[in-house]
Amino acid sequence: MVSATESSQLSERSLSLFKALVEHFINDGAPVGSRTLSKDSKLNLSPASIRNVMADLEDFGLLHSPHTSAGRVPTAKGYRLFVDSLLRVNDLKSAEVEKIAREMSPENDYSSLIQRTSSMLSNITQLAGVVMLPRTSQSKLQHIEFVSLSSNRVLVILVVNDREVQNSIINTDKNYSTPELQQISNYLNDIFVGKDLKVVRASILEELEKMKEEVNQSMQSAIEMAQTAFTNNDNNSQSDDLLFSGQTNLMDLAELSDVEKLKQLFETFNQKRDILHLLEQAINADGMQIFIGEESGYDVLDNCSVVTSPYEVDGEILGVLGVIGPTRMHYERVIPIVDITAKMLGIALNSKN
Amino acid sequence: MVSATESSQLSERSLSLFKALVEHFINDGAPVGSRTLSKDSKLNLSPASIRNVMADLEDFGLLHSPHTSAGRVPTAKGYRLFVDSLLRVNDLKSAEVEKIAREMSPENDYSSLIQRTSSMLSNITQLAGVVMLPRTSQSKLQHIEFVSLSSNRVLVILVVNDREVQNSIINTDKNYSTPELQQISNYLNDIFVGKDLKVVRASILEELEKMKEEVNQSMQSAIEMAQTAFTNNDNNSQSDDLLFSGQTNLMDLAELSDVEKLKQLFETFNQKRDILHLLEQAINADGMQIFIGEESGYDVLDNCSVVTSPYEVDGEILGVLGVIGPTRMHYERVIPIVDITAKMLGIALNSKN
DNA sequence: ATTTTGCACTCAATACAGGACAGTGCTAAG
DNA sequence: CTTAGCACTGTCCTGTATTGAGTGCAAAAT
Repeated sequence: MVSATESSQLSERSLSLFKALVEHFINDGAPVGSRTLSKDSKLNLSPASIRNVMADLEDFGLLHSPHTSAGRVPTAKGYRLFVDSLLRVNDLKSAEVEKIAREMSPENDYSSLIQRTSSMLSNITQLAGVVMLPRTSQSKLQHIEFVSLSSNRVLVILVVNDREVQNSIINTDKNYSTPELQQISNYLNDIFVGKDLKVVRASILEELEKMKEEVNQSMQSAIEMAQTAFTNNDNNSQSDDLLFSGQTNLMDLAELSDVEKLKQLFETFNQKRDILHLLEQAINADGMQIFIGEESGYDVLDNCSVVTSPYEVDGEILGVLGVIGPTRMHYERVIPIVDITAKMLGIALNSKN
Repeated sequence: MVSATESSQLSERSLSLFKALVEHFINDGAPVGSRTLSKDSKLNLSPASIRNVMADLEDFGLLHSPHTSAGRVPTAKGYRLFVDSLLRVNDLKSAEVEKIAREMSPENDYSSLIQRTSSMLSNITQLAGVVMLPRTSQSKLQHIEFVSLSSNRVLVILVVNDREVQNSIINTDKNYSTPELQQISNYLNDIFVGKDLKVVRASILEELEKMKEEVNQSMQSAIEMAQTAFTNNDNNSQSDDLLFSGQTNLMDLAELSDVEKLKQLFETFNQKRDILHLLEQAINADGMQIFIGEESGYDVLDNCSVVTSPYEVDGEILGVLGVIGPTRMHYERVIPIVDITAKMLGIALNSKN
């Protein structure tokens, strides 16, 4: 653990000075020098002593000077130490907790709850919010239904996990009537309901083999349709499982004033891929997870931090949510917000069962 | 018509000079002065004569000087004249047409076709693309279906216009069994299928009245459920009927280098409302429509132009698509692209019937 | 032994002056 | 009607000086 090493090597005084410096920088965004720090920190020290301490801290890699005469700025490692061992998290005011609770009132529409959660996160933190929808790895099929559209097109509706609905339209070789489709879906429901989608996909192939022997025409086409339906569906479910909001909040941050950087960041959001990977890391490390600056491993997030927390129902982790902002963010506020939001989302989702 | 007035008042020479100036500015983005124009325009004129003409053009409100010694820049009115009467639209190279056609191959999934269209527009123009989904004003109900979820929750599936699928989950007072729901949906399908959603909503109220007299329990709950389903659904359909892509392309345009402006623009995109209004204007004025800068009436679009075209199937207008970019855009290229894309989208949608 | 003071030094930011440059408007000549 | 000439204006760039914040180090003070 970084913090253990550092905090044992550094004196009490150095640490509290460091803490004061980080807090100062988070507030002002300007590199902070020895004089300013001497003035308003409680520890009564002259600028010179502070300079000495700061030099030590810089040797430890916790601070960094943009240039010779510019004061110091925390490094990613510095923020890490700060967040892990120095930060005292504020309790949220009950007014704020209520505000969050109000936004997260249980709602029938699954995706609009997620949507609201994300935009609430960004509103309350004035940063960018993100919610990752549950990966559909463990998904129990609850219902399958076919609806006949015009000219050989059939609408397939899959209900999964009691919440998610997936639609897709498939082309068929013949024009099925409504009763035929009814029959087919009854048949499929009988076999597959309650099973995991993966299992279903596997079984379909087996069934197809069996069918070649029996010559039950309608059952055969049922299986064939199921196959198209389930393979078709793969593409769909992967794409929009990440919900951002409040990206524009990041636009007037001084550290992202460079338009080129900003563009790259927004493109990263749009592609979703990188952020998705990051959040997947967070889903395994149960509990809150904070990625600071370069730690994330993605260049675009150089001077951004990502604060995440998984949300769960009945002890089962469904997804991850979080906030993306500058490394220089008010962690003591953001952390409890993300934390409580994750819990509330869990509750809101739970109350639907 | 502006163009009629202007072009009759202005000499042939003034016009072609003006045209040269606009083209020059569109290419370079820098205010263009008399000397540069004298060099590379075909008309052999000295800088001095050109200055005279430019002074006239400025009096007409077609040009504007950022400051005394900075050359001229077209005004919105200037662009209008240019686009309406001076511009000769390039035919697209057949390679490009093919590229578009390839992207727009008919596809089963309605919304992913729209998605692809939008991102194709932004890719090919290197600007922002937008597609407005059909307003659901004329929507014929094709099928209604209920699926029982756990604990008094029922999934309602509406199929509308042979394409759109709308899901919503409603809470019910009692726990319906699958056969009950089957019966209810059969009943509702019998009455309502083929009717317009508006009509359906109206009829529901009537039916409710009738029901008070008869005491058929299951039919009564059918109607009640239908009512919840249809009113619930209103909110849903309105929200995501606008699909942007490639917004980040706008970030490195010189005219939007101001981060504050950029932020406002992106917020306008996110809210969707203003852009929606704009596109609704475009849907009525059949054929292509171009909003230049301040003409749009929205401040954020000050130095942006929006090039739109409605797309239609069987002569019926389904929606509008377009491109958003700087007023200084290559109209001669963008216009035919938007035009042909709208036609292709119409075709792609049509081929599904 | 630690803290402070004093001092020389560095670098960024700011302000200012001068000149090059691009362009204009006007007048007078072609 | 067009062009050449000319005085004028504003921007931008460049170099220079100044200021100010901050540093590091050595010597004095506690």
